[in-house]
Parts: sequence; structure tokens; C-alpha cells
Amino acid sequence: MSAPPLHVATWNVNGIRAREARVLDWLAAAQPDVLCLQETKVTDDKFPVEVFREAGYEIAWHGQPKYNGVAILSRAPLDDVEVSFGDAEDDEQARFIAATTMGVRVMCAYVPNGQAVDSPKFAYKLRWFDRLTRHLDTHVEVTGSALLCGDFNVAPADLDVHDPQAWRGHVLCTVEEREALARVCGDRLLDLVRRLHPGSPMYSWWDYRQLGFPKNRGLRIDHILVTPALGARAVDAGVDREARKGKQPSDHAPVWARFA
DNA sequence: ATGTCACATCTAATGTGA
Repeated sequence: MSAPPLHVATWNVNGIRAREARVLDWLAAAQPDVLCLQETKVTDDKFPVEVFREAGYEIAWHGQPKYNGVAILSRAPLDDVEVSFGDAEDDEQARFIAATTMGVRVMCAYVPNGQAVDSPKFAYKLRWFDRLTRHLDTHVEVTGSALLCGDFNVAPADLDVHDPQAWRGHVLCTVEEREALARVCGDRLLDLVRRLHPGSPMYSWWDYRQLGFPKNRGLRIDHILVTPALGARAVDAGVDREARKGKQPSDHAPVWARFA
């Protein structure tokens, strides 16, 4: 039994209610099978479920008041939905959701930003990475078909940063964060966009301030990490910069991948 | 010199997080 072709994307929308029309337009144009969302910023009772169902998608969602929030949309059924790591440190922050769809375990993460290296939020970010790694240790088989995507709030290397000199040592670019992300990957997950595009920056985020997007002052912090088995099926992957243009964009662009 | 945005709150200007 072979798995069907898969077109998957991940997008930090910075508020699903503010971005509802944009996401619907993008779904209609790009026609992905699966879309993972981060920063939905809405409680579960207020998530606009119906409009996405009418567009032909099943939805699993997990939110909280004001901040964070994640969701997975799929044209196929979503099975075995999980909304936490299920560990002893479980808290109220809605940053993880996973489901099985189209023969693939899809995990959607919104990694804490960390604010600044000397902030307690930075320690929380590193601890959260550690919990994610332990979760993957018990939930991901190297030989299986699994994918972890989302906003990791880490630019893995200098190539992923518009001005590495200016960003050196700052949150999103520290050695500690890069090492934590490397431990998440281990030998079970690979960074698909970088693997397929080894020489291009492929930024996925641009600051709203100081004309970040027009000046292309971006970072590559949104990633699609795949098991070797799924990676072997990869056809292409990229960033849809067009979706960052125009009126009232998110500060992130969708990152996508296609598998045969 | 935050050239910004979303969301919440004692619904208007401010705080928070990014």
C-alpha cells in the first residue's frame, strides 16, 4: 500500500480572525492538502471552523486566550489528535498539535519566541525545545513517515539571516537555540527546505517594522522537518513570498513542500 | 530614535507579546 502524493504547508498567521480571508484565498490558490497554522490567537470556542469546513478542510485546533494557538487543516480525515506533549511540565500554553492524515504523522509547533537571552522566557524556550525532543524520542520512528513543521523561532545558520553580524548572539540566532533545534532533528528529522535549496536564504519572516519586507531583511525561522523515509518522497519545497505582500499580511510567509 | 501589528480591556487609549 503506497501513500498518496502530499502537498503540505505551514504558516504563522498572527491571528486567524484577522487573517481569515487571506488564509481562505491562499487555500483556494495554492490548494494544499494539509495546512498547519501557528499563532491563531483565539480560544477554541471562537475558532472560525465553519468557513474552513466549507472550503473543504477538516480541522483540528488548540487555542487559549490572546496568545499562541495552533491548528491543522486537511482535506482528509485527521486521526489520533494530540494537543500536548503529555509530560509532567504540561502548561496552559497552546503551542503543539499533532494528527495523522494521508498516511503521515503531522506535528505542528509554535516554539516560544524567547524575547531576549537574559529573559526567563528564553529559559522557557530552551526547556520547551527539550520537552519537544523527549516527545519525539518516544513518538517518531526513523523509518516512519512523520513531519514536524511550524514556527521554530530559530534561524539555523548564518545563511538564514539577512544580517548575521547584527543578529549574532541575539535571540533566534544564538548557539544554544541552534543546538536545541539540532537535537530536535537528531538523525530522525531533516530540514527539507534547506536540503533542497542549499544555497538560497529562503526567508520566511520579515519584521513589520522599519520596512523589513520591502528591504528583504528577513529570517528563515519557519521549517518543515521530515523523517528520512518521507524526505525520500520529496519533490520540491519553498516559501510563498507573494503571501507576505499586500494589505494586512502576516509577518510570516507560508512554507510548503510536495511529496510524490 | 521601534517607519508595525493583533488582541485584550473598566470601549478608549494603553499594555503585552512578538
